[in-house]
Amino acid sequence: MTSRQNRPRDRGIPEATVARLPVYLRALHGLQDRGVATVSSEELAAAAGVNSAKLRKDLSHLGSYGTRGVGYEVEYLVYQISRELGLTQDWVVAIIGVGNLGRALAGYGGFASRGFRVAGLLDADDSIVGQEISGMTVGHIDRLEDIIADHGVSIAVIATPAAAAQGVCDRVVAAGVTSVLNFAPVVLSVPESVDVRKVDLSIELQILAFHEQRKAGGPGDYEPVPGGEPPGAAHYVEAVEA
Amino acid sequence: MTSRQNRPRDRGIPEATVARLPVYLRALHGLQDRGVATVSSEELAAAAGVNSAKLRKDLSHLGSYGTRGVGYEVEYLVYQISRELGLTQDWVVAIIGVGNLGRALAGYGGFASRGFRVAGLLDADDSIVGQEISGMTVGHIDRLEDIIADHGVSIAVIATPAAAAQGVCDRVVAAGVTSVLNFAPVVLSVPESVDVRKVDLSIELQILAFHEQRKAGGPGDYEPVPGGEPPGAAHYVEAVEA
DNA sequence: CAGTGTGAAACAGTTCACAGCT
DNA sequence: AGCTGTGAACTGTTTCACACTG
Repeated sequence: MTSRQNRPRDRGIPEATVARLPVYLRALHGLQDRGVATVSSEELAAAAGVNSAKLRKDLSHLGSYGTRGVGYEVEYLVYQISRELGLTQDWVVAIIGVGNLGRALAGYGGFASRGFRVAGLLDADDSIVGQEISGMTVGHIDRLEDIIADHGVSIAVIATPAAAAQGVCDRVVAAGVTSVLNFAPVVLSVPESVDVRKVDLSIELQILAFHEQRKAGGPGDYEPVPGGEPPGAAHYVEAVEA
Repeated sequence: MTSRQNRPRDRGIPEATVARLPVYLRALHGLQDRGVATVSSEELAAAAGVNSAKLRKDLSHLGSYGTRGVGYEVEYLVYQISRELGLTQDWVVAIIGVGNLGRALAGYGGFASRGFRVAGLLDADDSIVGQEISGMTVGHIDRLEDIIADHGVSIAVIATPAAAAQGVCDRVVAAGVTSVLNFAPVVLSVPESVDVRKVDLSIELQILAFHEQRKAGGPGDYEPVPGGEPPGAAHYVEAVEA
């Protein structure tokens, strides 16, 4: 059931569209930096790596922000997409788990530039607590509930080892967090009201491996996988310079 | 009706199914570690965070590997999924860009345990080249083509700053790599024969923000966006650090 | 029986192609 | 003339529900 609301524009934006809006936004920022004022669906689509029909359909879910015969005004579209995504307000984030990955996240410029403010870096390891990372001091995980309450954290980023993730998740949810970005390779269980998105490095690699395997074997009738043959030796690719 | 008992003739496993197989595989490994020998679709689905109908349909694309009235033999299913994904062979990976993220990837245990062997860590920065990371010495990006050829790298992981990513991508593709996992926040262009998957941290956060925003403003509520909309004032920076 | 495997229905997302606006 | 916006056709995915089997 989608909660229908009475808004000027129909507010049921398809999930697939939502997932692409950030990509469009980035492409638009690129155009903005190059001083481009107006862009056609064809051009923007190319910059975003989709086809133009899809782009137009996606944008049409936000409203009619283009001009027929002309295209879209870059600045205006940036604003509309930002607003739709909720990026015109700041979101407060806590990063839990300050290993290699947590560090990478803490230093990731893409957060701050999109209105995500990191309110705390937390870890359970005493040798990490107190360290200065990207201008922030790592706090002890004991302070999790305080940090969430004091700073109004609404999004938690979990970058702990797998074994710790569910426990941390339960705590952040109990403390009022309603969105979780999970980097730990586990399926988190949460109440229905909480959104979880997961990023799993090894899953992405496995999906690539599947397709890679398929390429290696030709269009024959037989099983593509021989059994123990190491890949790589016989690879060639058509030239790709540009 | 299927032509034979096992292994459907049907070459095409749906993409959505492929994307879930690694999740099932992980759940199965968990069961294996706990000594579970047999599992029903209901139980496995719960462990993987999907519903049982979807799981059964997914598995049915690989063949009839279950026993009616009983369930699936864990070990056998692990093997079948691994084989389908191409994990019964080793894949050689190179990681390009050894900033925070590259370091996290280099140390990520999930790679080695799934048959992904990291053949090289490469960076352009002389202060990073030569460093020892997770038991490997960081090589200079100049050696990219050598490493790819010598080790038979078929998957490249790009963890460079955005500005460097396309150039690196062109080089790995020219050197014979046919699968790329891209962490840089850019749309890479590659020949059709090359697979690219991208992981974008800030996009995931933006998707969460969208849903978060929707929760916050209840039905009939107005959004907390102020009227002032000076589109020129927004100053977004596209810099990503690595 | 209990639980898989699967047609068929329902739903979601993409692509087509063109009407209609500037 | 050119390009957006969108119904309609199409393709892919999920869910349902039950026949079938060990």
